[in-house]
Amino acid sequence: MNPITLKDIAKALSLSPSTVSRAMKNHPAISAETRKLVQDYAETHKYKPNTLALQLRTNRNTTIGVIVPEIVHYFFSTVLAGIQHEAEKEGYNLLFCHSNEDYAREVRSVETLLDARVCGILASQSKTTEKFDHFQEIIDNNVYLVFFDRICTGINTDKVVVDDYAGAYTAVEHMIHTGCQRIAFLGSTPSMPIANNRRMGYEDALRKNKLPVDKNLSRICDTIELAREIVPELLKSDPIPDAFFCINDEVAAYCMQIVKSAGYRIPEDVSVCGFTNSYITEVTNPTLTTVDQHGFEMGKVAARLLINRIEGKEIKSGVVSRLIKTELVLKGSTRGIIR
Amino acid sequence: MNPITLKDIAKALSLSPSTVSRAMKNHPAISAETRKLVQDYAETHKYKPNTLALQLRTNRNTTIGVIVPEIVHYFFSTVLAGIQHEAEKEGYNLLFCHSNEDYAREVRSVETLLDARVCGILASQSKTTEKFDHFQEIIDNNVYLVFFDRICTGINTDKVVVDDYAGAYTAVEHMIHTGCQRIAFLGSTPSMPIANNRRMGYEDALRKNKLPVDKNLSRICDTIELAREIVPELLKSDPIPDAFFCINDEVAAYCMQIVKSAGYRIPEDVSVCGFTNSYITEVTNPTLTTVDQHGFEMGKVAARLLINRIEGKEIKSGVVSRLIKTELVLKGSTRGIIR
DNA sequence: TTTTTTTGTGCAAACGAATGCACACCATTC
DNA sequence: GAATGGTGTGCATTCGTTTGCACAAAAAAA
Repeated sequence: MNPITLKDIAKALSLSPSTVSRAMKNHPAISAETRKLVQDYAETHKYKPNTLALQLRTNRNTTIGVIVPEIVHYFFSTVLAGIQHEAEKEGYNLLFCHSNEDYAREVRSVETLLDARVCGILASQSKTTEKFDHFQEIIDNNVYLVFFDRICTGINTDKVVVDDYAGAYTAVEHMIHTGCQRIAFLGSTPSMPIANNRRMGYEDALRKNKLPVDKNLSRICDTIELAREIVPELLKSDPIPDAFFCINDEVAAYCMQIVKSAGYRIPEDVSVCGFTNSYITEVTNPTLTTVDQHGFEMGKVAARLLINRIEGKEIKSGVVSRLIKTELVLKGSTRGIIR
Repeated sequence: MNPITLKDIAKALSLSPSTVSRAMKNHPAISAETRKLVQDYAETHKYKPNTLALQLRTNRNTTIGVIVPEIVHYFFSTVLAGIQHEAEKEGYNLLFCHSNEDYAREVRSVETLLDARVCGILASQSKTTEKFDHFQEIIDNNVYLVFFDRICTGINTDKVVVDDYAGAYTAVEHMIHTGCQRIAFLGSTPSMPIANNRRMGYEDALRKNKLPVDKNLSRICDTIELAREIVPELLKSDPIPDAFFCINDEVAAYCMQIVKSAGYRIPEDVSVCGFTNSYITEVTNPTLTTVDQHGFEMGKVAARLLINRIEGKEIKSGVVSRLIKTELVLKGSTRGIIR
């Protein structure tokens, strides 16, 4: 009924558990004869070492906790795939938690992971999180913590982020070079560093190219619902914006729909640029120019960094920050270069 | 340094570990005085029971394993969210594995989960799986197994599936009622029950409405790459298909792009219907009529069923099958009802 | 033959927590 | 003053595995 143990093997072969244990691990002190006997028996009876007992004894385990704020989400699911890829390669398991952008669930997720005695945690903060005690508790429990993408500014620990500033700067500059003059920014809450960095990239690109920074064109608009409200409003201004730089592909795609149904042509009248490079960008009409965030790469790098910490291979004692390069992917919603 | 244990508390208060253990659990044999002493000490020193030790002793744990074939995928990530929701509610943790549509990785995932001694497994099969020994091994190890969506026909165990047949039937009948006569089916490998059931729904809808079942119109076309090849080919037939019923929203969206660039109008000349109801359906032009699979609901039901098995609340001894209702969601890529 | 070395195996403790049983102490009762 | 009962605590074992140490038996050296 229950899985077979070392003791069971020992009893069956009239040996001691210690001998069996050593035989299984090819310990040199065990005779070849005994070794074969034990290993054959283990094989035929499908012996599986009990990981729990092992972990208890060695006080080390190979489970990494992951907290994502959102899972039905192209970027985060891509990051998760990258984490899984790297973790599996290195023999680590993944305990998965989903905060659903909810502070209370994020706190509970941390408790869950600490209770499960994970050896490290990869986390991306929820939008509603404003207190950080739960993250501090991870560190107080001597569990390694690496933030990815939505880092927590209140906690000083390793992190992996996308180069949001450069991504935004490059995208906005591209739109300027193709003749756009009034570029709107549909952003997100400034408390999130990713949103703030993109806004700064956007503004700096305008300034560098001697265009005015109009605060009216810079809005918090990170959901479809907000887009339905804000985009038509911006289209009422005179002159209308000739470009929209959006915080994600979904908002950009909705924005395109609204702009088109208001009678403007894309990209001739209005350019639109998204952020992420998700599936969506290929099925809009026209296809959507976007900034690729390389989520899979980010997941791999974050997992790599955490595992290096766990295994003592990352010797740098201070905080390590890794930057993932972005890439402007030109598609049909922005114009070609104008010379 | 290391987390505090019962023994540590016992030593600090000059008590025995057993007394501390009982005091923590409000055992009646412990005096109120001692109880308070112990609990206060535990509180201030942030004592956390070691789950591993507990699991080892009781031989029960609360971790459920999940195997998904694909994670950067609207439907599966939605199911995962549903599973997570239900599991968290019931105090279970999720060990996450990703087979990436690869048989070898699926086998390894099963090994990983069995090694981790999970109390149950929720799995959806990879496209490339043709042997089922690894799934049988789960059952042989007395671990509960529930399949969801991509069930494994070779293994007789609990399952939760979408009503693919009815979903397809309803969608195809809708297209017929709105005047379509030559409806193409862009399906998937017939070894997958979900694909086969949809094909049967498609064919039965045609027959019921006295339309011919033309094998040339029924193709395996479940990726964007295949769509690029097969859709133009179908558009060369004479007369061209006046509708496409597609295995998923991505293929449907690509199909629309190709049909439009061939000069046909949607839905006036050609109707298109997808399957899933993902974000994509809202950003295509026109929006995409689709069949909602209710992934979140499926995840909840699957987790619920597994947990009931684990906790002995599902008393039915045979195989339990749950069917998730589908729902036709009419958007812009199919015509209105013609009377 | 005796001593030393080698070789193979077993004992016991440890990881952290839970629990049946024994036992010490005090208070009550006859 | 002895028997009884109740109350609070500790001992020892259990889960499955690993590992330092002791020890027995056989082989080699003296």
